[in-house]
Amino acid sequence: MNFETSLKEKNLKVTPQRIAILREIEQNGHIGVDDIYSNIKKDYPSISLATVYKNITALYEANILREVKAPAQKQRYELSSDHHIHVACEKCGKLEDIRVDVSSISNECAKITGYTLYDTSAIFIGICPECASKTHKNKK
Amino acid sequence: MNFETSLKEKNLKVTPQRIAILREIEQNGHIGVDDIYSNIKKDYPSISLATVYKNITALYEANILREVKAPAQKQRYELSSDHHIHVACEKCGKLEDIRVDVSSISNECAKITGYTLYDTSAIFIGICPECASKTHKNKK
DNA sequence: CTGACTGCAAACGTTTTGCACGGTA
DNA sequence: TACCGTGCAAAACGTTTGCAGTCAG
Repeated sequence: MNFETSLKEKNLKVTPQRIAILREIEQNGHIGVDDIYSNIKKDYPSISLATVYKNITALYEANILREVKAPAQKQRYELSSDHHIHVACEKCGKLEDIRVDVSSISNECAKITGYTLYDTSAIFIGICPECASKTHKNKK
Repeated sequence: MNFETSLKEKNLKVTPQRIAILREIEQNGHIGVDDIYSNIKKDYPSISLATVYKNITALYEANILREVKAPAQKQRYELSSDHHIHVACEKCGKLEDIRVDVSSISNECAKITGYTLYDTSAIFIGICPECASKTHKNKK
């Protein structure tokens, strides 16, 4: 995928910082602002946190990024081109992508509510297999 | 539903502030902290914002409340006894409850990932009928 | 009576803003 | 060259914390 093209399409200038941010998000999937910042800082020591924030806002408004809000976790971001839903482990905080079709439910909701729905933020919360095997639940 | 009972079950003391918070959330459904605070302040001018925060945290940890995180909106809370998913209007920020069955997808995700899933945070994003009729969309 | 809860104020971390400089188109 | 984007520092914001006093059990 070509970031430069999508930036230009939205009349956003192509700067090394933006490319770095997008590449970071592309590689890590759902990632928080501070992680983006500290990861990029390795290659780009001069980048400022304010720039990361400003760009994330800009990219979000340009619909290049989307927010991922999981309960009990701070905000993360992912490429909006990458459609999927999530499962979150409540124990370890891990977040995983799953590609399942939610259009049937989406259509049902649209029918019920009259809304025009074009996006989905779905997160299933539970315990991942690793945490489940570690936690030997004795209580009923 | 009796709030006192559920509080006592979790070894939380029954205080007028907690009852007020719970009643507020019960009435308004998904509501943000400041709205809870300012609404309660009408009847309880002495309540402090810190108390609201502390109680929301306590109630959340006691599983009496759940978080609702919609993209581009601040955190809200609702009673966790009240299971449903949401549709959000991106134009006016309205959030509505819908009661549809997501267990098929949940089960599918559980099968794929191996997770034990016990909760769902699903929000469909779109445009509500009112905003749609205001915005005369010419584009297909 | 005792520990839990409240309210206040101060502290904290995160996000936003203003401004001068620098880089893209 | 014109303007958008960057980086810095300060400000704003939401949330958390410490503490002394109060109240529920």
